[in-house]
Amino acid sequence: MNTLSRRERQILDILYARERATAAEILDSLPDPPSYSTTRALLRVLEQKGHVRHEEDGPRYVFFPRVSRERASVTALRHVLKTFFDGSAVAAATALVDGSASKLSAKDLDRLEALIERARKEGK
Amino acid sequence: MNTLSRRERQILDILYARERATAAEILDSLPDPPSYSTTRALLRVLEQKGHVRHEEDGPRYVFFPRVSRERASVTALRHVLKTFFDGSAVAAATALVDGSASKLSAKDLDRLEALIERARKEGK
DNA sequence: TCGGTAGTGCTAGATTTTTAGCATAATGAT
DNA sequence: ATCATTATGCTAAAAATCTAGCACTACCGA
Repeated sequence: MNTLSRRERQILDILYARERATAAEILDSLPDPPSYSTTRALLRVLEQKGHVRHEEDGPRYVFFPRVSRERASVTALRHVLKTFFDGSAVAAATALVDGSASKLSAKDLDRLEALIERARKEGK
Repeated sequence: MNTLSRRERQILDILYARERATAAEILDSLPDPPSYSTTRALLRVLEQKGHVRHEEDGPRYVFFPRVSRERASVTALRHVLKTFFDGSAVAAATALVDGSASKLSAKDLDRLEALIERARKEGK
């Protein structure tokens, strides 16, 4: 169940990034886009495999992941930690704070610091 | 070039996690492992596509990614940011610090705080 | 009401991926 | 020196993925 193909992965990522989307919207976001018909076929497969569900919005379907963004993000972060940072969350956080993966504002740093303070209190 | 298949992705992730590995070692780490022969065929494809290189270590080959772990980790983090955190590094860092993706020690928190201090100085 | 537009489902073929088998070369221990 | 072991390279077939086409239905504007 957990073994997604290339296109399936792409589509699921789009769904997580947008929370929910129609087939047409997904097609717009797909790199190297196939036909509309193909997009829907892929969605059908994803649905059948249990990764995706849909609701009806008038005449069309709106698709969204079965697993919450929250839970999926934890899995994704764990995987990145394991693959690139020897499992170390601090190393990953370091890359986020001063690495080239992002750019943090002063306000961002404040918020992060407050967060650390809180974690420290909870920890002891 | 950037479009990895399922197995290719698995193998590359193993190589990033271990830095370098022989075909046999990779096979050991592969989920739902295929035959040794298959593993080597996949490595040949990866090499031919330019994702992987090898050096000779006596009689055998040692494989490693062409793109540095450092650079690949930035790409991976950016992708996670974009997919699950609306591009916000702070949101991702939050998940790392107090989320269930990891567990930070007091010492970890100290280090992270020092880092933030430094980023703040550099920022202004 | 009628025709065009925008949806869906199903199916089948092309392409890519994944797989194992077999031939061959080097190594190392007895 | 020989033989088992452990590599590699190549090839072809099975399996999975990816793709588009076609038939059909619902809705909307003229």
